[in-house]
Amino acid sequence: MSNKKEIQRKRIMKFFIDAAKEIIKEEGVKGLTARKIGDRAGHSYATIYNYFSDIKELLAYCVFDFLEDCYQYMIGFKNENLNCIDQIIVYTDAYFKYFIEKPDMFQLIFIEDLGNIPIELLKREKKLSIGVLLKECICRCAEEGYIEKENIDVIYNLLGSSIHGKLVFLVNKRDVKSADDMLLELKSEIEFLMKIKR
Amino acid sequence: MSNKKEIQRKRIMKFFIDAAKEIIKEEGVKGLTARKIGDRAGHSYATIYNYFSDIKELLAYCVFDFLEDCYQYMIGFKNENLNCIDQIIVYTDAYFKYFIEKPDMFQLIFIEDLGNIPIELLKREKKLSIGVLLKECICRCAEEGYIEKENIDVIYNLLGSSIHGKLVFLVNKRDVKSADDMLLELKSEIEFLMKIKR
DNA sequence: AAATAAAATTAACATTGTTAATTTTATAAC
DNA sequence: GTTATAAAATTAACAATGTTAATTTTATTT
Repeated sequence: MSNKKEIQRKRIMKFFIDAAKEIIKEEGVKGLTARKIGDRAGHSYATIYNYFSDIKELLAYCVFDFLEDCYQYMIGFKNENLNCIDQIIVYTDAYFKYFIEKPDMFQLIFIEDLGNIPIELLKREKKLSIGVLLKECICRCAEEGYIEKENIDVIYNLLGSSIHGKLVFLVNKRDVKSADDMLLELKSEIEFLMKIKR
Repeated sequence: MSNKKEIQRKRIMKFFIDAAKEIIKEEGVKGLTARKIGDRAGHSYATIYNYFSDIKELLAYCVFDFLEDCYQYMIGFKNENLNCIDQIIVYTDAYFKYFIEKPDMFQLIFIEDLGNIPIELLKREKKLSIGVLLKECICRCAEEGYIEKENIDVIYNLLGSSIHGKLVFLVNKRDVKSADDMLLELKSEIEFLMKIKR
């Protein structure tokens, strides 16, 4: 049965993916090698190439799993009692610190070369992604009169790009600013965008 | 004389740096290898290690040269006749397109691992850097009453981070948006920040 | 039970950055 | 100017990498 085969295939793929994820968690992306993955998965390293076109493709699967992890972590910071602006600050703070503590994860999720990621995966990922949480908040800010409805998108884009832009500079050591400095900047950017101090 | 020696030393370093820069321009960062650098510089590849601790250090020198190139390019877009907001848009557009056309350059300048870059270099670079051009404009916008003086910094930070954040997603193919889409976003972000449409 | 297809493994290859050993070149002493 | 010494450059070598080819093992079908 083609179905049975497919289940087996998926299972073995998962062995490799999980092995790779463990190694990445322990040694970072740069510590990952085909041979280590094979060892940890209990197979030969050459077997990997029966399931993935190359290591980049395997890495892409890891990335989507890790993004899912990050999303789950972020959901833990949802707090209905919070004012919408404070909720944005809490999310931003959590997200920023998440990657400051796991710079390798940032490297992997946003920077590492993954070859050609299938566009469907990207679109799927976008729906159940961290961006959604942020957008919810911003929409609430519009409903509660902090910002204009027509500006929801532009503010969302600004904030999202700004967070990742800062993380790039921090993670890749292209700026003298500290993580704390950047977090303060980010907070004042949010307050500025939400008109609080104007 | 130690001086004479130092001149010779600097000269040979430059041979290697220039060779590396040529290779990067032709084949991208990933095409760069110690052996190719040696060949092109007319020396053995092992000689590199008499002048640089490793390839990363050589790469760091290339990065600062390339940043200088980029700065010179940007200066070409300075136009005193332009309204300050339009000048910001022109700069942003030019900068964005520069890296869209040279994604490898973006990779190298902002992302590639350069080991421990001496902090003095970073600080020096910051002064004669692209950021200065942008900041000038934003200050002019404050003088001409488009924005509040007290918001200069926050707007500067937002814009700078946003540009680089978008470039990361584009260059590393983490978004389905096209470069043109992002440029439009960027333009409306600038107009938003400068209150034009409010 | 034998023949065939599929999957997994071992062995091999070409490249890589980096270091050790060796040779060449420059400098200093006489 | 010749010889001893220091410096610099080169060749040779190493260990590690991703990937592929050849071979062996396992599963499937006849």
